[in-house]
Amino acid sequence: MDRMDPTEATTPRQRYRAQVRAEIKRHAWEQIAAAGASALSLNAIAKQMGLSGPALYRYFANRDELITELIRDAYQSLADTFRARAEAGTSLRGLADTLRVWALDDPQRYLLIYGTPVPGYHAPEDTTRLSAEVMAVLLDACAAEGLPELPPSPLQAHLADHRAWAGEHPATPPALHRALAFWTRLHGVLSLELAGHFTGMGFDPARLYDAEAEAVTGG
Amino acid sequence: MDRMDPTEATTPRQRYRAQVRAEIKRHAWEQIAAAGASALSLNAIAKQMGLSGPALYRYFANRDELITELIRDAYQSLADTFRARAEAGTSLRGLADTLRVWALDDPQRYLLIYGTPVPGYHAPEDTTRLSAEVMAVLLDACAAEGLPELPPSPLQAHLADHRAWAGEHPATPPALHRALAFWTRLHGVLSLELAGHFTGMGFDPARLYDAEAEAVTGG
DNA sequence: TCCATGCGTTAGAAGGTATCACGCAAACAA
DNA sequence: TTGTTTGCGTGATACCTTCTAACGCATGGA
Repeated sequence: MDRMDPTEATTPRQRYRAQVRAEIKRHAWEQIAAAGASALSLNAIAKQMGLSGPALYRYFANRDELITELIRDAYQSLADTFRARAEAGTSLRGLADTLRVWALDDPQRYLLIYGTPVPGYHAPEDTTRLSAEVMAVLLDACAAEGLPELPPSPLQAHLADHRAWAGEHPATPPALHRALAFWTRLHGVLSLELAGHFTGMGFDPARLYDAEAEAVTGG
Repeated sequence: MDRMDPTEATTPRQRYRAQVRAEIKRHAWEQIAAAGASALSLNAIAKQMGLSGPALYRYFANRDELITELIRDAYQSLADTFRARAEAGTSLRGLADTLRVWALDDPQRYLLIYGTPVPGYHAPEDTTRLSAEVMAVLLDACAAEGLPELPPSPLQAHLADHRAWAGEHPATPPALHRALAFWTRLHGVLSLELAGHFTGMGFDPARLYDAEAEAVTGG
C-alpha cells in the first residue's frame, strides 16, 4: 500500500505525503496536550494548517486511524526512553523516576495509552505488541537486578503458568510479579495525580510516588 | 431556586420535575454503561424518552451539569457501599473486595469518577467533598484495624504535616499512609483492568488484585 | 508533450450541543 | 367557575463535529 518512512527517499509524492502526515501529527499532539485526546478535532487541525477539513482524509482514513498512530508513537517514545535509560545502566528505581518524568512531560500522552480508552475508539491488536515492548524492558530490568526476592505467593504460581505477556522472556516468577507490581503501583499513583485527584488534598504527589517507587523496587 | 428531593412532597410541579430528572439520569446511566461517559448524548436520551432534544434543557442546564450529577451519584453510591460494609464490621481486606465488586458491577461508573476526566468537563469543588467522604470511611477502617504498623518513613513525616485531605480525622501517619496506599495500589490494578490493558496478557486480573489487596492490608 | 495519478476544494448528509420564541396545559387565585 | 400565571415541550435555528462524494487542477512520469 503506502510506504512512507520519511527517511527512506522514494518518490516525491510519497515524500510530500510523509511530510504532511508528520505535520498533522504535530498539530494533533498540540491539541491533545492542550485539551486531551477526546477533544482532538480533525477540523481544527485542518484549520490550523490552512486546509479545509476533508483534505486530511487523504492522509488518515478517519479520526481513529490518527489516534492509533499517536498511540503507536507514544508507546514507541516510552519504550525508547526506557530502553535508552536501561542500557545506560539505570536501576529499576531509576526507571521509576524516568516513568514519572516521561509522564509529566506530557500528561495527555501518558493518559492516551494508559488512561481510560477514548470514546468510540477501538485499539488494534498492534498496540499489544508495543505494550509488550515496554514490558520487555521492564522485565529485563527486573531480572537483571539482584533484588531481595519477593516471597513465594499464589500469584507467582499463577504467573508461572500464565506468562503469555512475557513472551519468550526468561524471567522468574518473582521477576514477573515485580514487573507487574512496578507497573500497577506506579500507574496507580501517577494516573490519579494526572487526573487531578490529588489536587486540594494537601500533600505532595511526588513524595507518595517516591515512596511507592522505593517500595516496589525493593528499597 | 429549586428544591426537588423526590421524597419531600412539595408542589406537583416539583414532584413531576424530580421524577423526570430521575428518569433522565436512569437513561444516562444506561448510555454510560453501554459506551462510556464521553458518548453520553442528551439528544439520544431525549429520543429514548420520546421527547425532543431541547426539552431536556428544562431539567439540566447542559451536558456538564448532568455529568456532574451522575458523578455525585457515583461517589455517593461508593461511599454508601463502603460505609454499609464498614459498619457491618468488614475488615480493610473486605473493603478491598467490596471496591472491586462495586467497580466491576458498572465499570464505567468507576471510570467516571476515578478515570481520565471526560473531555471538556470541569469538576465543581463539590466533588472534593464527596471524594473526602469515601476517604473518611477508608481512614476509619485503617485506624480501626490494629495492623502491623508500616515502618516510619519520610512520606509519613510529610503526611503528618499535610493532612488537609483527612479533615478532622484523628488518623495516625501510618494510617494515613495505609489509606493512600490502599487507594492508589488498588486503583492501579483496577483501572488497568477496566481499561482493558490486561486483556491478552494471559493472567487473571483477579489474582493480581487479590495479591495487591493482601499486601496493602497487611496480609 | 501528454496523461494518469492524486491532492485540495466545495457541497452536503447525519448527528451533536445549545438558544430562542412560541403555544398550550397545568397549577393557582379570585 | 373563571381568569392568570407559571412553566413544559415544541420546531426553527446556529454552530460544531466526522465523514462521503464529485469536481478541478497541479504535479510527476513516460
